[in-house]
Parts: sequence; structure tokens; C-alpha cells
Amino acid sequence: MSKAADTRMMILQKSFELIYRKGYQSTSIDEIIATTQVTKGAFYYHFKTKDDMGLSLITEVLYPGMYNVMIKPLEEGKDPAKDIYNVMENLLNDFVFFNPDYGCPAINLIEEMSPMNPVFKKTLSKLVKQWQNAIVAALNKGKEAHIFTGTFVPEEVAMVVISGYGGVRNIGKALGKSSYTTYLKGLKTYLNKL
Amino acid sequence: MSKAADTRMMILQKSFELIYRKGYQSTSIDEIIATTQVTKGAFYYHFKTKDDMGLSLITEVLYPGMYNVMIKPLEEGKDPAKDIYNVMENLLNDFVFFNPDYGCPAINLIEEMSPMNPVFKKTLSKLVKQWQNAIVAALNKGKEAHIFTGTFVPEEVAMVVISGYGGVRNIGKALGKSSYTTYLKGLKTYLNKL
DNA sequence: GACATAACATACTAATTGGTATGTTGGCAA
DNA sequence: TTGCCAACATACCAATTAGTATGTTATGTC
Repeated sequence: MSKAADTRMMILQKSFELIYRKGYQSTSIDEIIATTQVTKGAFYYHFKTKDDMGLSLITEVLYPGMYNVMIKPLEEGKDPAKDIYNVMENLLNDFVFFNPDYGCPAINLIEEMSPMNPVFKKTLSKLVKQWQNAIVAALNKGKEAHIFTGTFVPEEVAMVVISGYGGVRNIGKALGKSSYTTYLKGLKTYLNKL
Repeated sequence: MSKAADTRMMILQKSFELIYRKGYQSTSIDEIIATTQVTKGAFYYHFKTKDDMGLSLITEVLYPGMYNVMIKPLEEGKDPAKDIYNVMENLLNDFVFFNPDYGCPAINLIEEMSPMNPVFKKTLSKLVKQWQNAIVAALNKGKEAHIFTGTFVPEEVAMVVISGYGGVRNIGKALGKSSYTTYLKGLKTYLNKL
């Protein structure tokens, strides 16, 4: 990677951390260049506008990171109920970078930016749809393998699961990490009844 | 109500609408006084700071409004599973003031303000806890009346339900109102299996 | 080593922010 | 009718915002 690409990626990563903790609109360019030790000229050489940087951040940092944790395990796994639960537990408990106080960077951005900016909305909705598709595909694979006892609509289960994640990330900001534990127990019971 | 109290409440309600659509930090005092036709002097006569207004907004506008829709029906109802579903459907579909694009004002404020301001966090967490308690109480009443066939932990079910709401309000911002419909179907199936 | 351009650096700007200082006015008690 | 204070109104301010104009320096190519 060239030095310029290094600089660019460094700006994106540090910005990602700042925005994760403070929100997109509340993170100023001045603060970003202060923490990255990069000058304003350098910043605007790499990114046309703040939103250009924000969108690059989603596609180049958030997107790949989320794919590895939220989607890949579902594509590779064999027992959907267990796989979904493990993905969720991994997301909620094992990511030390993800703090209950600050929630999930993807959920935060959806919350803040979807109503403000249609380009953000579209970019972020892709992420949600991909997760949704991965969960539905996993459940359908499980159905074909006859490992479920009841009947259910995979799309509906996927929506309940995804919403649960987004919501517990939100509730966790107010009530703390104990929300995660309680939610995970409830999720396990739910998935086992499928 | 005195004229001064009228002015104060009018500021709170108009601010509530603005903040609901734009977020708390992105809604400026200047914009509030422009839409309320109230001068800056009047605003700062009624509220010490912006945060003072924000907190008043939560306790005096958001809180009472949410109580009527989220908690009261559960206290009065007889069939918890049905009651919980009805509250949710009512919240998601019947409130014309609540737009999928802008989500839920309470959830939005939790998302944005809990990490930034401990006073907001505490004030908002009360709202969540009250809803949680109401759901748990309703489920326990149902258990005593032996209307459930399975066994479950009410606290866990409450967390799954609350999280589901917060999450689908989030996802809905990205994917639109169809998320609500799918989620509600999944929720109904879930509640019927209790 | 000359030259071009990529990769930055510095200094500025106009607009917006929350908040304040200092007014003015309307209504009610004495 | 006078005096007083609640309830506003106006004019300002320092700090911060995203973005720009105009530099300088590093780096690869011939």
C-alpha cells in the first residue's frame, strides 16, 4: 500500500472510532484532523467533502468488518439456529471495540443518517439487506435439512432477529450490558422453538 | 393555563417535532425560535439552557405520551400476548405522527443522547424500565391465570419485545414501512408460542 | 538533474452555534 | 395612578463549523 493510501485509510479508521463514540454530525473535521495529526489540506486532498469521507468509511471500513462477523459465519455454518445465536453472542459480548455505551456503529449510522441523507440511507440499507438475506438463506438451508420441528416464515424470523439486535444495542445504551445477557437468553429460547 | 405556560408548552411541542425529524443536536435554538415565532429572550426566559429544554421535553411531552400508548393498555388488559401485540401494532402502524423515516422519538433520543449526557441517559432509561416492568407484570398476570402453554422467563420475553421494537424502528429507517409488517407477523408467531 | 505532479501545509472565510447583556412592555397589587 | 416584576424583545458575542485559496514539499519519470 502506498503512503498516500496509508494516510487515507488512517483517516478513515480514526474517523470511524470518533464517529462511533460521538456520532457523525457531532464529529467535526477539525477534531478528525487534530486526532489524526493530518492537516486540513491533506484531508480535503483525500476526500471531497465530509460526506464523501463518511460514505467511504461505510463501504471501506464498516462494510468489510461487518461482513466477517455477521454474514460469513452464516454462510459457512450448518446449524442455523446455533449459528445465528453465536453470531449474536459474538457481536454483543466478544467485540471489545464495541462498547454498550456507544452501541453498534452501523445501527448508529442508520439511526442518525438515514433520515438526513438518501445516499447514506441507500448505502446503509444494503448492509441490512445483506444480513437479512444471509439469515433467510441459512434458515432455508436448515429447513431443507429438516432440522426444525415447527413451521415458520424465514423472512419474519430474520426480521425479528435483526430488529432484536438493533434494539438491544439501543436499549443497552440506556440500561447497560445486562440488557445483552437478558436478550441473549430470550433469543436462545426463541430460536430453539423454531 | 396561563399565557406564559402556554408559550412554554408551545415551545416544547414544536421543538419536539423538530427534534423528532432532525435529531437533538442538529436542531438549533435559532431554528426553534424561528418556527415558534418566539424570540431568543423568551426562549431563555423559559429554559435555562438547550439541555434544560431537552429534558423538559422528555418529562413533559415524551413521557406522558408514551405512557398512554405503551404502558396503560398493558395495565388494563387481560390477555398479555394479545395486549402486547396490540400495543406494538398501534405504535408502529396507527400513529400517523410517527413516520418510518424518522423512527420513534424516544428511541432516537436514547440513541443520540445516552452516550453524550448522563442526565439524558438516566431520564430516558426510566422510560425503558417502566415499559419493561409493565410487560413483565402483564406476563406474570397471564401466568397466574394459566393462559400460557409453555414456560418462559417474563424478563427475557420483555427484553426481546422491547428490543424488537427499538430495532424495527431503526431498520425501518433504512428499509421502510414494510419492515414493520414483516416484524409484526414474526412477533405474533412468537407471542402465540409462549 | 530538470520537471511535473501527487501529496500535503497554512491561512483564511462566511455561516452557524449556544448563550448573554441590556433593553422594553403589559398586567396586576397597593 | 403608580410602582413593580413577569414576560418577553433586540442586539450582540466568542467559539465552532465545513470548506477554500494559495501556498510548499516530496516523489517518481525521463
